[in-house]
Amino acid sequence: MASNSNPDPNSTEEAHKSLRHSLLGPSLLKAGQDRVNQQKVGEIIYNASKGSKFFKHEERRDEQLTKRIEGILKRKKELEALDLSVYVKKVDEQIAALEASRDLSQTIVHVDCDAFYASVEELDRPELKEVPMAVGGGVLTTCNYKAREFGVRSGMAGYIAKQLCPHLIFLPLNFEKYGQKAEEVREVLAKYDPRYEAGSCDEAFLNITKYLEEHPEMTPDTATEQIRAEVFAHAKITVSAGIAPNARLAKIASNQNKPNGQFRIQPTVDAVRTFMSTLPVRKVNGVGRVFERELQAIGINTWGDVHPLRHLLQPLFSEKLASFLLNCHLGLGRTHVHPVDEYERKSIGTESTFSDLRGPDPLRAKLRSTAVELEKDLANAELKGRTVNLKVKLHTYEVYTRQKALGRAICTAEELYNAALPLLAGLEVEFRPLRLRLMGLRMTQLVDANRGPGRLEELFKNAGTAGAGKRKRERDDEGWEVWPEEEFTQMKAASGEQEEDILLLSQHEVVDSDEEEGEETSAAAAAAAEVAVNSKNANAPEQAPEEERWPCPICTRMLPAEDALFNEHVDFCLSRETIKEAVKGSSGPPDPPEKVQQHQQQEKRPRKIYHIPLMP
DNA sequence: TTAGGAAGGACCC
DNA sequence: CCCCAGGGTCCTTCCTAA
Repeated sequence: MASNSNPDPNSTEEAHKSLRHSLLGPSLLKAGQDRVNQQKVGEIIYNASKGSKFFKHEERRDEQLTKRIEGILKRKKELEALDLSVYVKKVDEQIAALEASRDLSQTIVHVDCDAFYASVEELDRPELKEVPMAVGGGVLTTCNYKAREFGVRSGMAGYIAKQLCPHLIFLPLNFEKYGQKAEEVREVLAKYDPRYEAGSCDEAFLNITKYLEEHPEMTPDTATEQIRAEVFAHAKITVSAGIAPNARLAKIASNQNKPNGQFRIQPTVDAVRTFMSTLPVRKVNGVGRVFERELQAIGINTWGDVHPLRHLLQPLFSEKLASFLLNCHLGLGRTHVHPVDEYERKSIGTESTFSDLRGPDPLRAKLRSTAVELEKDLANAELKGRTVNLKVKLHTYEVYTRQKALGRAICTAEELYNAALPLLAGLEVEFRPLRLRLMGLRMTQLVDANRGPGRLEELFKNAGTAGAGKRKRERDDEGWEVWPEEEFTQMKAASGEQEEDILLLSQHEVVDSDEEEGEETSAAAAAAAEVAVNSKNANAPEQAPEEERWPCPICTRMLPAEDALFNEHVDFCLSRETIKEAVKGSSGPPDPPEKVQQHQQQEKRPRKIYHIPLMP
């Protein structure tokens, strides 16, 4: 929208530019790899992906984003016409407070393995070091530096990589191997900080403050060099590291000198803020493709650019986001690290991609196999879940999820399948011929499999208390001092640092894109009902002898006082809840009359415009 | 009003 | 074999039951 404001002569050109940029991926900024003829690479990638369904989908998303950005710009314009001095003042106070909370006393190190998977493979087959090589199939998980010279990068489609680098060698993933190697690396890290925080197997945070105290002869730099050297000696793996007064900065720093190097950000306000002032926004962890574009649109390219616009952050984005931006601008971040197993897992699931799948039977077969997979994972983790989540990706790459709270924790493939089937059935009706390229199942509301509420009484007892499942992983295998959870949170509270760390962005204020096509979701519930009935003998309890009886908490019907049967019925009722509107009476089998319109009537009502809260 | 369910996304590795 | 994964976390918005 710069020069010519014509309808759409060159607009496609414009659009493709940003798209091309996004296709090029984060590598050009995130990773330190430059010096590649990015023009050429971009061209190749663009041409290679052009016309594919994936590309089409990306285009649609890109258009949406563009629209959203227009909205943001409009609001910005409106805001600038107002007198926002109060805001400036308020934000400045906020900044002062943040600044006052700054803690530069800790020395945090972020250790990051270089092209981890590829490096591990090279250990087994040294000859691979000399040639471009990548790990992964359809999508590259990672690739060695030789391959990167061709513009190949992790996260790239395999066939595109092949075009960039015809001789590229592909290796299959071998997680066993990587896991072992990661363990070797960690053995070294633990010596410097027993409470190191392992990220995803190829990276970790260490707080070496204590270590430095105990080794006065060492500096942060020499200590880190020693860590890296020792890792290399022990695991034959080269790592990069970042040293900084907080985790966020350390993470950024470790990327600064990527292949086998390290970088330190001095623990002074000056050094930190100077560093941030020229740092591209995308370099920070929570800023991805989308947010980067939004920020750039309003004139924020580096973190230094935030300051002049600081008063617009709040009204333009959400509160959380505004706070996040300020924190980054100031170069603040968390100053503690702790073992990941003091962490509660929130969900567990599995998904898989396949070629165009359609038809009731194939889809059900896939659902079944997915359920079987998930059952294994659940068993492995000794977990049950109380909410099923079905995820589906159409052949057009559009993703939809349907979830259902069950009110009871389940874990067997059979249960999973039965719980998810109605969801699938609903989708089948929503999208006439349902054509999928991906299906996934995920459980949330996890509880410990060993003492999950299997009985109804507990169910209702727990219903109120959120997050009833309080199982903690007690892997004492490490043997390190295990801090009680409370103590930990107390400390956190006491230290007064706000934990807005891994803040993730999302569509802050969708300004509304009116491109929905009202689908006829009509028969969905009907089908779901049908399935629910057919799926099992869930409607049996009716004809039971009349001895002791319990009332169903859902439909109030009296039921035989027999655990299995009773639970089964309640399950049925719970699942029926969603479609209860389809059922006229509360008695009798659900014969689907006319269906719920719930989804239809929620139209597009006028969205509330931003509002500026009145300042006192 | 509020809490929690549901759906959609952004982002990370 | 698919010619752009899979495992997770967290944030937002909408909606409804209590």
